[in-house]
Amino acid sequence: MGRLKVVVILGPTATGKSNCGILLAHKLNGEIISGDSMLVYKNMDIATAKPTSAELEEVEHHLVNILEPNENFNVVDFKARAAILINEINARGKVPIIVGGTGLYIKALLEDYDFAQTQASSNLRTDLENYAIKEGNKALHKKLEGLDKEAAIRLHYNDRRRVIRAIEVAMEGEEVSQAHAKETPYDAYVFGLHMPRELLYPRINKRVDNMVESGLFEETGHLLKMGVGEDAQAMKSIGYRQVLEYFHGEYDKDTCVDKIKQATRNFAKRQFTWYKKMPYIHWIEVGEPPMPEIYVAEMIRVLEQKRKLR
RNA sequence: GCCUCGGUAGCUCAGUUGGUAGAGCAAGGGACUGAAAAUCCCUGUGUCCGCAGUUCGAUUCUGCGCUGAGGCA
Repeated sequence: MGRLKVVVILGPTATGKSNCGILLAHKLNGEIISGDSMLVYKNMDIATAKPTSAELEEVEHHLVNILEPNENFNVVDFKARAAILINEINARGKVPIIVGGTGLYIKALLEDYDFAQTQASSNLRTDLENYAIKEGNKALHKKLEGLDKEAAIRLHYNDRRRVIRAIEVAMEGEEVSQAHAKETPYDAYVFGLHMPRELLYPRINKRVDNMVESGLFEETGHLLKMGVGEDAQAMKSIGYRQVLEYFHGEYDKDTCVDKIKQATRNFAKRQFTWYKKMPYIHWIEVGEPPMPEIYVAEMIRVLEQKRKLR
């Protein structure tokens, strides 16, 4: 039995992944699985640069608009759902195309990360959070040291979030896993869209301006009116977070927009560091403006070549 | 025209009783196995505005010039 086929398009924000994905899906008779931690949320369209509803209908999209904004989503959910979808789409005789920029999600899927079984417990997490606020990060870290020495060595005491998860897992007698498959379980081909920073950063800035024009502030206000909590996971994402701070009067509108641009640039930088650890990426150089047709043509060429080699 | 106060890292500034300098922010690098657009860690050489003088030695003192802000005419 052959491995399941999957094509991946990843890359930092604002390089045009979505357009390439749709084009490639047409050429390959494919369906798109979003590999993006934020597109899963309904009504969060502008800040997440979600494809338009026309685009979403043009080609079958999965893992987009599947949750309410105040629901939670995580890597394990993603990995499980994506695995099922890959199966189903292959069974339909179509090609699953994963399109997204969330490094952890895609790496976890492709390299088959073996996550610990321990479920997230929000009660325990808030307890530990409060403990850290009261006693300090070092005290919390000490707690972990008593439970799982190795994890404590690996984690910096200020990385509260990871320390808490490690404690959570250790209390169930487990360890935070670092296991993954030596070889990807899929017949996968991974394309990366790369753009030099001199081009990417101005492009990001411009895109944020467009978001503001399209109603980023209004969208944020609307979400609040809908009853989405300010502490919702999704409200912590770039764009909403800064607009919320602006609503609170922490700075003026121009500063807010600058902060969104800056956060997005920093984000793109962090995305690159994920990709550096994925040596199997086939990089495609993107120019300004991006020309998806050309990139997709190259993808097709590469994929055909690969098929001949087999 | 005169007076005063400035001109130091991409920005805002500190500092050196004369021995070539350091914070915050920005920026860069990195980590990441159930929040990941999250979370966390590491990284500070720059004609100390220019020229000349004094000095063993000047970014620091003196003079001149350039330049910014304010004040007086």
